[in-house]
Amino acid sequence: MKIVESDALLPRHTSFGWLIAVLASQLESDLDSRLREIGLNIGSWPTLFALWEEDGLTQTELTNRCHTAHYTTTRTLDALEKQGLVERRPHPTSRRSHLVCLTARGKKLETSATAMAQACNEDVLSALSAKERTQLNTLILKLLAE
Amino acid sequence: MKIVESDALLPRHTSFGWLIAVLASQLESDLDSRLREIGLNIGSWPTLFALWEEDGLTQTELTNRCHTAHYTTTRTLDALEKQGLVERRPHPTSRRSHLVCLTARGKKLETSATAMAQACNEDVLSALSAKERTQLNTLILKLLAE
DNA sequence: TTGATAAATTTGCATTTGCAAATGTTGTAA
DNA sequence: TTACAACATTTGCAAATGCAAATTTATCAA
Repeated sequence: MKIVESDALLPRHTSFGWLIAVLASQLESDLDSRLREIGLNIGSWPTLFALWEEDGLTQTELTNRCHTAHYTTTRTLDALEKQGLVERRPHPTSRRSHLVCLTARGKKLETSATAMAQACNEDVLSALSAKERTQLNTLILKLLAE
Repeated sequence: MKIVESDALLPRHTSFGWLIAVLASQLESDLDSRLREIGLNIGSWPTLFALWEEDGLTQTELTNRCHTAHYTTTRTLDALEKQGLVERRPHPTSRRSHLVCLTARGKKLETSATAMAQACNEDVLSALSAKERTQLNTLILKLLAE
């Protein structure tokens, strides 16, 4: 026996996955359009982000940290190299992997790019109080912890 | 003057946008692989979801509810029509729009498909208590309310 | 050693996506 | 009534993405 019969509009707006998908796509397109102002785009963002965090990673390491496919990493790096933002250097101990390193120009972008990302986050989070933000972050981290 | 100098690994894992992106892509690929078991995929999911919620929508209405591009709607419907799950019927008052309607087969899929989506949500939310889930939902809805 | 298996990266090809323009339809102001 | 702008949808073509196979190098067991 169904308890709630009415309100056919409810389901989608209470589906957690749907809400997250909408939120994510908003954040993504917002950041993308900002990044384009400085010649970047959302595709290269995770890679650069990871490298600013730790330079000289291997491609597989980048693949893991960016949660993308290996061939995506290859192509993203091709593009970033063409833009002169990173370069592939030989790995000191293994000839089958590369070390991906930021160039001076690549390093220089960190400040403006991360400022943009923070602005995006700020924008979407502005609806919440400081306390609520902490709460939200804790909950999300819990979800991802598994 | 910088206060926090150390801990270079922090930024990405505390970037709200990044966390949401990771979470969203997890949920998406999880649901996609489940849907494929019944001949669907993540691409047609929002459209079907919207139609199960309210049948006989116009394509523009679908576009808005699914947060996609108009040409994506066109193509998704092409695919769904080919699968015999929806059909485009003439609009009663305007010859330039269509009414998109579920076929019997399309309607029949609702039960199994939404069960799959719920299972995905359940899986990822299993880390949280009932109280925490409500909290999280409230916060996310607040973000999307703007 | 050598041959087989696995790892790191790249590439060819097919599918999907996105942009911009095209098509057909409606509203509206002169 | 007739131009002209706005709408709803589709389509051609270029760029991005995904899969499966290829390439090169490393490991390991016989």
